[in-house]
Amino acid sequence: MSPDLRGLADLDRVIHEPARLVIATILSVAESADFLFLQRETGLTKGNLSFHLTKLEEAGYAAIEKTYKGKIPLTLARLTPAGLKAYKDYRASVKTLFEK
Amino acid sequence: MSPDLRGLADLDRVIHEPARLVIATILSVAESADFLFLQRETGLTKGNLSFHLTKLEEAGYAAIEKTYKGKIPLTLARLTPAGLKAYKDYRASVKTLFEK
DNA sequence: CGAAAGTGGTTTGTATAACAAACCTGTTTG
DNA sequence: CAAACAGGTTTGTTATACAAACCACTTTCG
Repeated sequence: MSPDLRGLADLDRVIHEPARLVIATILSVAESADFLFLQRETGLTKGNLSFHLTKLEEAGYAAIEKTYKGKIPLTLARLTPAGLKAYKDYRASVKTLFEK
Repeated sequence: MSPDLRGLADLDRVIHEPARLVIATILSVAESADFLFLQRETGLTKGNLSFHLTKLEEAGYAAIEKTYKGKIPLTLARLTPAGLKAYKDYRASVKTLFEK
């Protein structure tokens, strides 16, 4: 029937998690986004957003830059090339699965 | 920017799990499939396949019919109307998310 | 000036989850 | 009779998300 649905089930769990999927989707479009913007867009609590950004960073998928806007902390997140690739691969996998 | 990514992150976790997503995809096409066929297609162990089918059944998304082919047990699974709807809704949600 | 609220987190506790592996019953086949 | 197959259930481990509490610093408001 199908080449291998087995392989397709093998989705990247880092991206697969809905919270991170939304974050990755935003970052794939937005280039760079600050912490509060992400929090408002995703509806996540600070703790969870922080947690998921750390996960993305640990996976090498996101770069977190902590700067200051004047004296207020400003945290910027963006996808790394690896992160963008992982995101695109994920989308391609899902697309393939849905073509069945 | 977007209407509400918050809502989109709200994917149906029952369907979202990759193992069940693959099962649901197969069932959405195949009408009905027996246990061993599903096991071979998904690459899951018996225990896990059983577990996920039970989850789908508990959610009201799958109907499990235990019959006999002669004297050999034959377990058939198919999606319920609610299951097909949930699957289609899931696909629509993902599609919407990916259109950003 | 003092309190509140905003920024950007870390830590902790809890509940859920998947998954592998072991175990089980019954049946057919060699 | 032994082995293998069909179709599971149960158990134990590990990872996970998520909420909520806590913390430090800064700006703003009354």
